[in-house]
Amino acid sequence: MDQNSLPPIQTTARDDAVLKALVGFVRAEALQPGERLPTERILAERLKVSRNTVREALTRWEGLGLVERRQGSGTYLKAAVSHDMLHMPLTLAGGNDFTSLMQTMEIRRALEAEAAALCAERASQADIAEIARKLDIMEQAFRTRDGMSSEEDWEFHQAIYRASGNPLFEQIIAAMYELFHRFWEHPLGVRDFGHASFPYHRTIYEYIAARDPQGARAEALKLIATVEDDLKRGAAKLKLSSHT
Amino acid sequence: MDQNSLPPIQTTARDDAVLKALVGFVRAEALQPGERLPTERILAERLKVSRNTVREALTRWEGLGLVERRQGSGTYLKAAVSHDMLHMPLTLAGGNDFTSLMQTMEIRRALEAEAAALCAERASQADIAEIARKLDIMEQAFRTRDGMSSEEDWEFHQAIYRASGNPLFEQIIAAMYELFHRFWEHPLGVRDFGHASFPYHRTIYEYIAARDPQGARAEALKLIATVEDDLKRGAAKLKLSSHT
DNA sequence: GTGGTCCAATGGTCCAACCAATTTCTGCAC
DNA sequence: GTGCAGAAATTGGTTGGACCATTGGACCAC
Repeated sequence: MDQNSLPPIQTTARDDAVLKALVGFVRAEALQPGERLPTERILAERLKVSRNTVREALTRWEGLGLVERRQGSGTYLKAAVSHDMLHMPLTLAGGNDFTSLMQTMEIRRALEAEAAALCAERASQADIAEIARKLDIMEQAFRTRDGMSSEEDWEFHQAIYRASGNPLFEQIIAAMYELFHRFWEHPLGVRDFGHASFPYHRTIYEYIAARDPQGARAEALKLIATVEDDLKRGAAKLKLSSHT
Repeated sequence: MDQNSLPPIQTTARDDAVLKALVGFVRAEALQPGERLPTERILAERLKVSRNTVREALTRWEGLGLVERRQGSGTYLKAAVSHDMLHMPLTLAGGNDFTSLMQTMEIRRALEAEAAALCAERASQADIAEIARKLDIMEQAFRTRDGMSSEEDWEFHQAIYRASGNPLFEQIIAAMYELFHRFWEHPLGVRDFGHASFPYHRTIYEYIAARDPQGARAEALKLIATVEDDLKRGAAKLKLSSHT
């Protein structure tokens, strides 16, 4: 039913038509985020267009954060898609200096607090169990690797965003997370980064499990505050060392 | 952090490299928005990459609204580019259904609360005076036009975002505001929309003037809550009327 | 099991054309 | 010279085919 709904549109806007057809396919197959969609070669054959056209279309979606491509593996859905989506690409100038990093942290503080509160209101028992699982993994990684647990830390937060029932939280924060990483790829010696925020992960979880939105919001604010403090200390140290 | 101690090796990042080179070109030539940049064929030749790769890179920029392509004419710069830009593509599922509207409102709730709190911390006396001025204008418009003060209302909020010292708040919320308007231009019979939120504008201002971040945050949350309630009532009414 | 090697699948890149829209130039009529 | 229609060049859009790099599973020796 999916491929047959491909009309003989032959004019321009080929790749746009490809995306429309893909939306139909995702809907028909009820694909969930994380699942793999057909290979580029299959799509090209089924839609009767060149593989390059398929690639251009997928490049658009990739740029919008809707899919993720993994060479040798496939193309995976990253978010829910529908026929009436609104794309709002925000491009903000300046990104590598400390000021803009702090500005993004303030945005994250706002979203993190609200996501935690919504999560406390709405999370299902399964959601809470999943968060608890991520928390355990993170705490174990923290102990065995002496504080190096950023990957597990991130997954814990993602679980909260997902349980908030609002996919926008994960989308927005994920975009900022990328910037965050870009900034921190330069070594700069804040080795104990994240140590201070560690205990708040469990307290946030406890407030969520206790269905206390206000408490969860307050704990999330405290957590981000510790991260911001770490960043400020790191920046100060960096400035100091660069003076020598 | 942990990943940074590992080799973030990346053998293939061609199109990304193309974009970097393009940023350098735009900088070197001091290209302004509206000007045309080199042909795809020329770029491919100069950068020693395939034209396909150039196209993928340009497709990315086009998706981000940085560039506009006109077949037969050329590719034109649409916005200023710099080497450190933060791309935050947001895609909001559906604009016409109630669910996605509520999701954007939750994002706004998060940002509004944080902006109010930051504003209470940082606003200068001039900022506060400006907010007070917008508040007066809004209240007067509200009284003389019997609640139709959405434009003045919006300007009041914008003044707060600006005084927060973080331009991201205004940019993000402004983008959402545009979507909001585009899809809700149909009045949908919530005529007294915004009535309930009216008194909170002054209380928010008072907390800001009193330098009370917590209070300002709480009042902002209340304000958005009333707006959400209005929306829910409106949606319920709409659903009811569509049943007849 | 463990650790390799091999191999098929898949995204990434390249090439050399051709198509379609646009712009520019040419040449003729006046 | 002017004006304008049509040809020609330019430029983004599409095609098909080829090869490379990475991934992940199958298979095998130990």
